Amino acid sequence: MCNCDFFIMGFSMQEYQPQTLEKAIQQVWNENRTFKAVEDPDREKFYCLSMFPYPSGKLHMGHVRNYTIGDVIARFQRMQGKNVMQPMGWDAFGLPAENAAIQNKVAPAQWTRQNIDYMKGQLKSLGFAYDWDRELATCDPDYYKWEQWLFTKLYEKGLAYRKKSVVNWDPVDQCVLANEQVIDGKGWRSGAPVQRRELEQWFVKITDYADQLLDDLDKLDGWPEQVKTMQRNWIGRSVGLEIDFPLADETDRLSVYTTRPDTLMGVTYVAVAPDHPLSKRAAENNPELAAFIEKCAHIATSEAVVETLEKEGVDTGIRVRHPITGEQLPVWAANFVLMGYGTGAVMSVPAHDQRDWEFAKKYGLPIKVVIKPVGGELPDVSEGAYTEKGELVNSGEFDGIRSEQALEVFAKVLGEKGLGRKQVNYRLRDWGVSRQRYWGCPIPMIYCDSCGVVPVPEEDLPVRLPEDVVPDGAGSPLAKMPEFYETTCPKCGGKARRETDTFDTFFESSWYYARYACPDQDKAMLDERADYWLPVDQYIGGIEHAILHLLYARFFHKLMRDFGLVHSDEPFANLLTQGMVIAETWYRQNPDGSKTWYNPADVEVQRDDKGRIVGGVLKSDGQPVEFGGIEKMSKSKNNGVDPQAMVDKYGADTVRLFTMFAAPPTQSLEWSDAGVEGAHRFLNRLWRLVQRHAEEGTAAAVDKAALTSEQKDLRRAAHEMLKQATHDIRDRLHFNTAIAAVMSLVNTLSRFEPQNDQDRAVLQEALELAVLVLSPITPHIAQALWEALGHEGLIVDQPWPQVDEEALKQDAIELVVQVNGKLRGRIQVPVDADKTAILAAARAEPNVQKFIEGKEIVKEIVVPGRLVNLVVKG
RNA sequence: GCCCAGGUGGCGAAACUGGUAGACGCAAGGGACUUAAAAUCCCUCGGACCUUGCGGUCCGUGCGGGUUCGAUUCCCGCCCUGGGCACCA
Repeated sequence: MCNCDFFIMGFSMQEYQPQTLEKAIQQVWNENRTFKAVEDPDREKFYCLSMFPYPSGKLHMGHVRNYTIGDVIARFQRMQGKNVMQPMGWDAFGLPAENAAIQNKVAPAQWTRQNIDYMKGQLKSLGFAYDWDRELATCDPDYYKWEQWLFTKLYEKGLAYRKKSVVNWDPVDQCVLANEQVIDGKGWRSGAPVQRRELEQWFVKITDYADQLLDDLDKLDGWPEQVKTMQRNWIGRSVGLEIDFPLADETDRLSVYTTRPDTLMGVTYVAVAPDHPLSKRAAENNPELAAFIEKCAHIATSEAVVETLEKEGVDTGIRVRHPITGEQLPVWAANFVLMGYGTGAVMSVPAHDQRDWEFAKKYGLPIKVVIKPVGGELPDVSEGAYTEKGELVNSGEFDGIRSEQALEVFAKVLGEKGLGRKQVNYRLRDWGVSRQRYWGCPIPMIYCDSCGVVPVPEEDLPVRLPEDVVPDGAGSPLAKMPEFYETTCPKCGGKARRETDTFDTFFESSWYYARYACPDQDKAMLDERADYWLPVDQYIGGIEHAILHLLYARFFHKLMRDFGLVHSDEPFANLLTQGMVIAETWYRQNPDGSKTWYNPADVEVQRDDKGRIVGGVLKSDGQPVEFGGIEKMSKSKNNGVDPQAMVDKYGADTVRLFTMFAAPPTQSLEWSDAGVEGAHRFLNRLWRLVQRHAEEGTAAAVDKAALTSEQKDLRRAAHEMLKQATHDIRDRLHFNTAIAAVMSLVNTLSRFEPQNDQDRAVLQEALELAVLVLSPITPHIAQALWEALGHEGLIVDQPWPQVDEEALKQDAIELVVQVNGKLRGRIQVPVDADKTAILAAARAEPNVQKFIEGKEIVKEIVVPGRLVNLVVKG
C-alpha cells in the first residue's frame, strides 16, 4: 500500500513534535487520496456532513468544534467498515462580503475567494478527513445555475409567485436593511429611523408542504426531540374557526381566525393591523389614527421587536356586528396585529386572553367572562385573564357547552348564516426569497412589457452575477447596471428587463448536501450518485439552525423529490446540534459609558486561594480590567480564541482532543487555555508511555490461558475502557466520556511495570486499544504510535477493535448496602451469589448492623450487581 | 412577548433505564527530583463535625413542594442563564 513507515524512523525515540508529525502524516493522506469517496453499491455507505462555513475570513472555534465532531464520527464509521463520504464546501454568498467591500473597497468575489483559500488551508492543517474532490462554493455559476433552473420549474408549477411584502427601509442609504442591521429602530450605518416599505417580492409556497413538513418529523427518529418540537411549533398547524364580522354599514365584512371559538361570545372589540385597508381608509378623516399609523410605519419588521412593544392602539371609529348577537363592536387599530399574518385582524376576548386583557384595561374596553371551570364558579378576571378551557357561561343558548365542543357548534351555527367556517391554519408563512442585494444568486426572471413575467429559459442559464463590482452600500448595484438588467424577452424578442434581486442565501444552503454527491455533473442538478449517498447519515451543525436552515433544506428536498431528482422524503437521517463555544470576557468602562473589550489572551487573570476569578490586569499595561462573564465567542465582545494560534502552538491533535473532551457535543463548550495544556500533557504522557514500551521491542500476543490476577485486572481495565468508549462514541456521541475512559486506562498503564513477556504482551494489547480508540479523535499521533507499536500501514484502515467478553469476567463484585436509602456499608460477594446470601452478607456488615439493630426490617430490596436496600421501622 | 434548551465542587464536567453524587480533566495546596527553574512524578482536594487511627455522622445537584424503599434523574410551581423568532449565517 503506502510506504508509511518512513517517517516513524525519524520520529521514534524522540519527543512528541506535533507540528512536523502532523504535516508528514497529512501529506501521506494527501498522496494516497486516503479520504476519496467512491460509490460502491456493495458496501454500506455512510454520508457524514458538517454544515459548511460562511467564508468570513478565518476559522473560529465554533467551526473547529463542528468539524472535529464530524471528523470523529466519519473516522469512527470508516473503522466500522462503512464506505464513508465526508465533503466540505463554502456557503459563499452573503451580507458580510458586501460589508467588507464597503469597508475595504474590495469586490465581494475577490474577498470571498481569498477567504476560501485561507480557510481551506486551515481546515487541512486540522487534519479533517475530507474528500476535497467534492468541494463546492455556492458563488460558483456551475453551482447556482441549478437552483436558478429549479426556481424556473417552481414558477412553471405555480410554486413560486410574486406578492407585496414589508421590508425595513433605510431612507438615507436608500437600501433595505436586514433585521440585524436595525438597532433600536434605526439603520446601523445612517442612524436614521427605519421605514416600513412594501416591495413586490418573490415567494416560494412552503405552506403547500406544511402538512408534509409536519408529519414527516415523526419519521426523523435520529433527530433531537427538541428540534422537532421547535419545528412543529414553528409550522404551528391549528384547526380553528374563520369568523366574519359584518361591518355595521353592511359594506363589507372583516374576517378573523381564532383557535378559541369557545370564547366567541366574549368578544368585546376587534383589532386590525395599523396598515389594514380598513384602518387606512378610516384614517383619511381621523388625524389621531393617521398619526398612529405613521408612528407604526417606523417599527422594525422583526417579530421579536413587534412582540415586545408596549401594546398601543387607536379606535378607528368603524363598527362591526357580532356574527351571533348582532351587537355593535368597535374596531381598533393595534400595533401588535401584523398585516402579513393571517387576515391582519383578530377578535379580542379580554376575559380569556392576557394580551387582550391588558389592552382592554389600558383603553377601558369591556371585559366579558364567558368561560368558567367545568362545574365551577365564575373566574375572577380582575387581576388577569382566565385562559384555561372549561364550559361556556353568559353565552345565552350556548351555556354549558364545553370548550372542546365549541368549534363544531359555532362552525354549524355560523355556517348556516354564511359568517364562519372551520379552517386549518398555519403559523408558517410562505418563504420570501427576494433580497435587494448584490452578492447573491440572481433570480432568473425577466419582465417584458408585452409578455409579463418570463422565466429565463434553461439554455440561457446560468444568469451570471457580474463579479467585478464593489458595492457602496447605497441601494442594489445590479439595479444600477444596465449591462446586467437590459435584456430581450425570451418569448417575443422585444426589449425587457431582468430581475435585479438575488436569492436569500438560505436558497443555496438548502440543497448543497445533495450536490456533494455529484458536484461535477454539468448536465443536470443531480444524478444517480445522489441516490447512492442520500440521505445524509449524520448531519452536524449549530443549534441556531434548528428552525430556518433545517426547515428550508427539508422543504427543498421534498421539492427535488417531486421533480424526480431525489427519491427519499427527508435529507438528514440523523442530526446532531452542537452547542456554542464560549469564553471569558474582559472590559474597561470608557468615560462615555461605552465599553472596550479585551481579548482573554491579553489578560492576566487574578484568582483567590480557592481559584475563583477575582479580577484581571491587561498584560500590556498592568492596569486592571473588569470580568464580564463567560459568553459566546464573538467579535463584539472580543473574546474569540484564534484556532490557528492554538494549532501552531500545540498541534491539531491537542486542539481536537480538548474540544472533544471539555464537554459533550450538544452542550456549550467553555474555552480554557489551561484545559488545552492539560490535553497536550495527556498526549505527551501517552507518547512517552508507548515509546518506553516500544524501546524494548514489540511484544508477542497475549496467552489468555496463563494470566495472573494482576494481568487479568489489566486486561479487564483495557476491555472495559473499550466497551465504554465504543458505547459512548457509537450510541451516544459523547466523546468526552470516551476520552475520560482512555485517560483512566492510561493512568493505570503508567503505574504498571512489566516484569516478563506476558506482562509486556498485556501492556501492548492495552496500548493498542488506547491508540485505536483515540485514533478518530487524534488521528496524527495515533498513526505515529500505531507504527511505534510495530504496525505498518494506516491506522485509519484498521477495523474498530472487538471487546473480549472473556476479559470482562470477574469472580467477586462489590455491592453497596443502604438502610432506608442511606449508604451504610459495602460488601464483597461472589458474582453468582443468590439473593439469600447477599442479604445475609448485607445484614452482617458491621456498620449496617448499627442501623438495623433492634429494628424491624419491613422490606429488603436487592438490585442485582448494584445494591441492597434494607427498609427498617422503629 | 412567544417557542426550545440548560442550571451539579473553586472551574469544565461524570452519574447511560429511578439505585454508591462528583469518574476524567483544570485550578489550588503539599512533597520528590534539580545548584536553580521548567518539565516530570507522588499525595490532598464539596462543606461541617466526630475519631489516635481505621473509619464514621450530618448537610449538599438553582429555589419551593410532591411521588418513591430510594430522586441530579419523574411530576407541579417559581427564579436565573442561553438559543431562535422568518433579511446574520
